Amino acid sequence: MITIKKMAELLETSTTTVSNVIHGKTGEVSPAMVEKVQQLLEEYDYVPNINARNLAKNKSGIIGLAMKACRDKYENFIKDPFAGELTGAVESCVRAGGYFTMLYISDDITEIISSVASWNVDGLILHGMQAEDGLMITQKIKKPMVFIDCYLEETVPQYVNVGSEDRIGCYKITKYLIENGHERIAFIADNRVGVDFERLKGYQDALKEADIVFTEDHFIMLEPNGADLTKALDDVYKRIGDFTGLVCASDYYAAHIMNDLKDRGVKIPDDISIVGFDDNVYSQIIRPALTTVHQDVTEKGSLAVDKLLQMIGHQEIGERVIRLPVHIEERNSVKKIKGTHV
Amino acid sequence: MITIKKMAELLETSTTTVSNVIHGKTGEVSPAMVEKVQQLLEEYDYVPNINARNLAKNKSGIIGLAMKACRDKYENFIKDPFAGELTGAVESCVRAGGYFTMLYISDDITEIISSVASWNVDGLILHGMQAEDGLMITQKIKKPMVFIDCYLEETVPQYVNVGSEDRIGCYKITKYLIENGHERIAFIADNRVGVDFERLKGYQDALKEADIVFTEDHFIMLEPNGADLTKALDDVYKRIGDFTGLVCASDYYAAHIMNDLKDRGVKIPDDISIVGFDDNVYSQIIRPALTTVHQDVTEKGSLAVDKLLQMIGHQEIGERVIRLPVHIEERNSVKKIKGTHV
DNA sequence: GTGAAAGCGCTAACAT
DNA sequence: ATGTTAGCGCTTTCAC
Repeated sequence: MITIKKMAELLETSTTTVSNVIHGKTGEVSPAMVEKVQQLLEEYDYVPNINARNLAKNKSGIIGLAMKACRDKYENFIKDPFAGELTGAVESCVRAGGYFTMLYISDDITEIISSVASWNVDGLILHGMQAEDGLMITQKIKKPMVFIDCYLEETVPQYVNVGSEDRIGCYKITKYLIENGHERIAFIADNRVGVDFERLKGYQDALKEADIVFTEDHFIMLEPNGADLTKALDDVYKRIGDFTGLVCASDYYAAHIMNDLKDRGVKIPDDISIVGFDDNVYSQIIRPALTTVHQDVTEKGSLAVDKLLQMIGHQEIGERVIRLPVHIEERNSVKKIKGTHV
Repeated sequence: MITIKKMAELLETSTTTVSNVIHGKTGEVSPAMVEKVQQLLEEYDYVPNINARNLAKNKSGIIGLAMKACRDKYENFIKDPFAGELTGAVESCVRAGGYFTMLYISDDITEIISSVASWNVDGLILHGMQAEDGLMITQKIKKPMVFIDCYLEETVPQYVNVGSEDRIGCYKITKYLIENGHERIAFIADNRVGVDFERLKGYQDALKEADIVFTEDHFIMLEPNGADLTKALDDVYKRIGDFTGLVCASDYYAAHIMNDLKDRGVKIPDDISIVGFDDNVYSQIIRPALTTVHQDVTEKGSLAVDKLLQMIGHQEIGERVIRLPVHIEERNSVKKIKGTHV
């Protein structure tokens, strides 16, 4: 692995000169020298030592992709199609911007913080952060960072976030159910914070608009233990009582619930209608194909990185909190109940 | 961001002393000094500059995860559940080993090579490499590396690989079809190299064993353009003629084909039986649930990293080429044809 | 147009 | 037990 210094020696010139031609500042160097240096570069396959470069320039060239994830939830977090797609989109965009992606996946925010600090990352994409996490990391790390899918405007100073119209999306799809004649509609999620909480609110908005009163037993809280959904699914089956529609906070749950119900002999959408949120592989592959709220994850990742790169370059970033539009992807999991006004 | 030097000044001592207590070499330092240094460490939230450390030690602490992927294939490579799960497993194992994961996803091997060289990574996990890629990267990069799911024993010197029993798996599942009375069985894939080629061979092994002659029209080559499978699916439908069984090289294709056929009114498994390979979300979510060959992707990633870490530590690594065992996951996509000897 | 030299933050061999 | 010093490879200022 040849170094600038070595090449300078070989050519009996200075490191500055070699460095100059490496950086294309050929205006400062005589053509003859340029020629000689370039030959050496070729011959020895020169590759800069990024570590040394970064040390000298006090930057790192690294964009950290930090995801707080309890390994429990889906066994191996990134297995989740959302995380996978997001990771791919981020990496691709980061690379296009001339940076590199370092992955920090952990359920321990302090571990993420110290790793990120050590590497002196130039910027951060953050996912899965709760209020305390967001607060702590912005206090400790003074670097540009953009959150994805968070709702921390009231907690985090200088907050920049790229998310989706979660509330509106869930409002729309609930309204869609209502317009199709449904009145007894349950909402299913495994938590009541962040994105899922917004989706819950959207669902409630639609109910209220239709003068349907929401009571706590409309909300079915899933409590999966690890990757094992069996108990949770059992629970759903017991609780869906005489609902005619199910709004699931994610396609993941919608698909599993649908399969489970089908296995128990429930006809979908004849016996019960189901809708999801995300429009990922789950909703696409399941049958009947799931009517769901479409969000563009790749776009989300790209946009987040774009914004981050702008912040790093001290450019204007426009809107600090973005909610990407979503739309209903109408498929076959909703029954049109007779006698409606639609 | 405080540095060792600064702290040494503040304490009117040497960098060596500070460095020593940072590294827990308290035997070399007086208790009083240890105490004082540790207070400073706390007070100023000292975090080492990894760049500087790496430069001095001529290492990087980075494990590169390099995946050669044409963005075309699934639109955004890592969206593929295999890639996502592998990434998660690798990251987790790398972190546990005290290293960090840097992602290099590109369809251009030379880009991967120069990035990896620049960063002076301590080791590499490689996926999706063809013969020329493997040869080129081992020539240029003199670092420990382990391949995943490659078949390059004849090309790459010092080859270390973690894969699955692709051939045996496909042999087993084809045999399973045969034992269930199938004789006219097609094989479907989108290429004829590497993993899929081995799976094809396994399929052929089973045919031969049953004295069924394989001819070229048993092999249905899929040619998806981008994420759009429509044409390819059309093609499959036209070509499945009077086959009674379909061996797909992946669950991904099996699931899409199954849905497509169902949409066209074909009954599965009554009209035609389908099996896949991977046992991922596709086979689990589809109905009828897909009988497939199970492989453990998380195990694959972990094992690869373990081996890599051993190589970095100059330990004995045992087998250089590993084929993880696979087994048939029997579900409901295969019809037992009457009159068989099973 | 070219070169000398300081410095980025840390490590480690070598004094004292 | 503590301090000095010479790098690691590159950038950059400033002088020639």
